[in-house]
Amino acid sequence: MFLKGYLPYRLNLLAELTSENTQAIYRRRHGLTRMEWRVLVNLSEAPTLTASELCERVPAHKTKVSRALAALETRGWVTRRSDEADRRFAHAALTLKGKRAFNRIRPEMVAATEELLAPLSAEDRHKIDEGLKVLERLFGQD
Amino acid sequence: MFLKGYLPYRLNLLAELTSENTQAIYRRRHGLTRMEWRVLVNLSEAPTLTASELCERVPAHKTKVSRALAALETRGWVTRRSDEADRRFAHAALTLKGKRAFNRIRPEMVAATEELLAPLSAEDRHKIDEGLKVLERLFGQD
DNA sequence: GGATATTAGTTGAAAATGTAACTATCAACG
DNA sequence: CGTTGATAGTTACATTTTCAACTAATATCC
Repeated sequence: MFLKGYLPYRLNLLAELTSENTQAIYRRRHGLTRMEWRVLVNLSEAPTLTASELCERVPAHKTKVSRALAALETRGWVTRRSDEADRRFAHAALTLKGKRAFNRIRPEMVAATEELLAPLSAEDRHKIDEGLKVLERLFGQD
Repeated sequence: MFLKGYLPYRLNLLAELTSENTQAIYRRRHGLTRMEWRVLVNLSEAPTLTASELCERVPAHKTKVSRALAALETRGWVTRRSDEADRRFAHAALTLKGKRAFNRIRPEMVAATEELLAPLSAEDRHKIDEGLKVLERLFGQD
């Protein structure tokens, strides 16, 4: 079997399976796309971010970030202020409403993941972490 | 930082990063979608498969498999023959052209992945494998 | 200073995906 | 038989994603 040992396939499959549970939360329950959710998380971790910074951090193509920001702005969870010195930049930040929303959604996401991983021993979790860390180092994501 | 330690995010990000190289091969170079590529691989590993069997093996929803099969058939890489005994089933198989195509693409994919993983020691690779195996067991994918 | 090139971000059209409804075939039970 | 229900697969429509072109602002270099 070719695929079973093929790293990109294994990672993609596991990513999809893992996301099944959590997707239901941000999608169906809170009406967010994955990109909106990721942008929301990243904005929760910095006072303000430009679209370009978000592209790096999410990471994602600028069109996806642009549309996610527009959607979050429409929803009133994000505001954007164009930079005084260089008006090409727009600094996005969560509104109070956005912060509150994130604080509602985040624990649900954590709980769903915890439930998923519940059957695993500490040793198993450590193995997962070690494996992923190797890959993260490879991609300079650590 | 919430995301950095969050498993679904870590997996998705690594899957995306890993796929960047290989995607360029089946997409740009050979004009296949990811689903068409996956269906192609699975068909290369069995004489014939029905759409339902492919749904399980890929794994993917039946609409995606249906469309991937239709595209591969149009391209002349796949033929379908409806089952004599139960005409609801259609057995898909690679044509000679399809097999040749797969035999061209596969080594390119393997090479791209090898290149990606080249910097890693045997020990690192083992760690990755161990971690992924834990998750695969969790999802019953082993 | 003014033409040219870069950069940040948005928009529009085409491709891909997800969801649900649909067709066609077979099974089960009266 | 014939009605009802299940199953295999396709099609239709709405949403997302992708790719390329675009606008607006700044930087560069003569």
